[in-house]
Amino acid sequence: MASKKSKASDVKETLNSVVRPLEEALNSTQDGRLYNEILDAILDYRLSPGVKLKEDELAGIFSVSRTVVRRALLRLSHDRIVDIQPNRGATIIRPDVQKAREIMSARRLIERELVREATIAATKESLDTLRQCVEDERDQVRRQHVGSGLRLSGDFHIQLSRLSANTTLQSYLKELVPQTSLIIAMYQTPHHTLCSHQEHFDIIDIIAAGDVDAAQTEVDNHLQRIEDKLDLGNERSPGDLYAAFAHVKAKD
Amino acid sequence: MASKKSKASDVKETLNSVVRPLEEALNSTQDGRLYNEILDAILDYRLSPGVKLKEDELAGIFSVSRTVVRRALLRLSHDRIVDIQPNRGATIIRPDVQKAREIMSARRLIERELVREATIAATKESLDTLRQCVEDERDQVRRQHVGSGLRLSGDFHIQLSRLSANTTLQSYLKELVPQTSLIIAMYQTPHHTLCSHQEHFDIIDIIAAGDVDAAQTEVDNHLQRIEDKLDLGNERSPGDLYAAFAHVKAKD
DNA sequence: GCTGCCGCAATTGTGTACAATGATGTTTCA
DNA sequence: TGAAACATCATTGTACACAATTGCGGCAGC
Repeated sequence: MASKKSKASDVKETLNSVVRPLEEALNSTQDGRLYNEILDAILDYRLSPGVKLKEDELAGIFSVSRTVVRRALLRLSHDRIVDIQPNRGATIIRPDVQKAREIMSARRLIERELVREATIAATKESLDTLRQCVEDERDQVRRQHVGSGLRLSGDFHIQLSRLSANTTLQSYLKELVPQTSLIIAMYQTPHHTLCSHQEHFDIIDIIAAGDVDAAQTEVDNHLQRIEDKLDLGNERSPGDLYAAFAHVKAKD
Repeated sequence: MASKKSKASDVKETLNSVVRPLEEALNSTQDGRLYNEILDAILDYRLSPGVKLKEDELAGIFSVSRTVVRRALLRLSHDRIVDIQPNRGATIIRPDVQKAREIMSARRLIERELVREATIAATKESLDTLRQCVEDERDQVRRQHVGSGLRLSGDFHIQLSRLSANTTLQSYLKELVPQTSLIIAMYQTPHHTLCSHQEHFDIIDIIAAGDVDAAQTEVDNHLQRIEDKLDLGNERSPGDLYAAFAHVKAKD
């Protein structure tokens, strides 16, 4: 690489070679920021199911053009996180009970396989990194950043999946995690000690022991416990208009 | 529904009326056409792995603006069917051997679950529709529309998945099917009797019998046989963009 | 009082111009 | 001759303007 270039060029090259791979495969264009920003907001419960995402508003808030907003929303819609209806805009999805079960079930299916491959591929170093991740998450919560804690909790599952080399299933999980956040937002119960950190540590230990079946079972149970804590029992009766549209503010 | 139409048209209408509502809940805007057109081209082997998809060229071929092309490409990139690199454009992915195995493996995982749910939910009517689909596919091939035959072959797996109500896994399969087409395009061997129609009929029969385990095994083996017929060692060279869309009237 | 129709406002869809970036070919100097 | 710096071109990224569509409120008719 040429070393006689101006400082500016040098910095630029450094940025390109360092930032790019990190910022990475997705899209390091401007809409990536907005995409992640919205995703984070969902993982942190700052954005709730059913919220309408108007293009102009987002463009104003983030000081970008509608073009950029549009791309971000399109990506989110493909992740099944927002629902875009032609000429009617984008809203954050409100998974019904059936859909919620379906998503949790898909998560178990996919995470089971990912944890299988992860257990086989795990090394001491990668597991230590993972432990660090859970510790960070626990500390965040103790500092009462509850929202961030949950986001990091989702991060654990993503990081865990990274132990495997299966980017296909990883990408599916990356869609399912925010969807899970929305489900939790909709159906959480008063006692919502959601992703237990202890359980995460347990999972890591079992993976470290190399027992594939036990690891799969543990993750499966872990996800099942999360689902069980939700209030998915009382489905709304099909004919009940008021229950079905409870989210609509009733007129005075 | 009009009853004077030919049998072939009837089947097509059935397909449309069943497929469309789900398919285009997504986006019935103009880019949907382009998206499907490119997808079809891939399923029909008119577009090969590695082809560069330039925005201006596509805009010219389909007589739309770059805006529309852009949206279609963005959607395709999210499906992991094209790879968009900032400022360097979109190319159709060329899955390496590892990735190919990964995709086929993911397909087995997901189709196993889908066929489980499908077997439970199947009715005589839905299975008859499915049989019709395979017959249609077989007829297409006999009329030497080899390409279309393969596309319909992919359709079978999609239609089969629709017997289940699991739209989440369905959407993943809808990404995996075109990816499989690209894999086949890259690694097919001279004797490429790919998706055997007889095997499809067999699968339907087993589902009709209601034997969940047998159905799962059958589908798994079916997919494994497809993978086994591939030569995951030799790669092919990219094809030509204009040849792929020769049927589209180019504007002067 | 309820229903359907019509016009206006709000919002999204599309096309196009221009800026920014990366690729390519050419020139110059050792 | 070779390689590096530069200029040029091709291609994509972004912004904005305008068209198309939808939803809403008021009004007339039953």
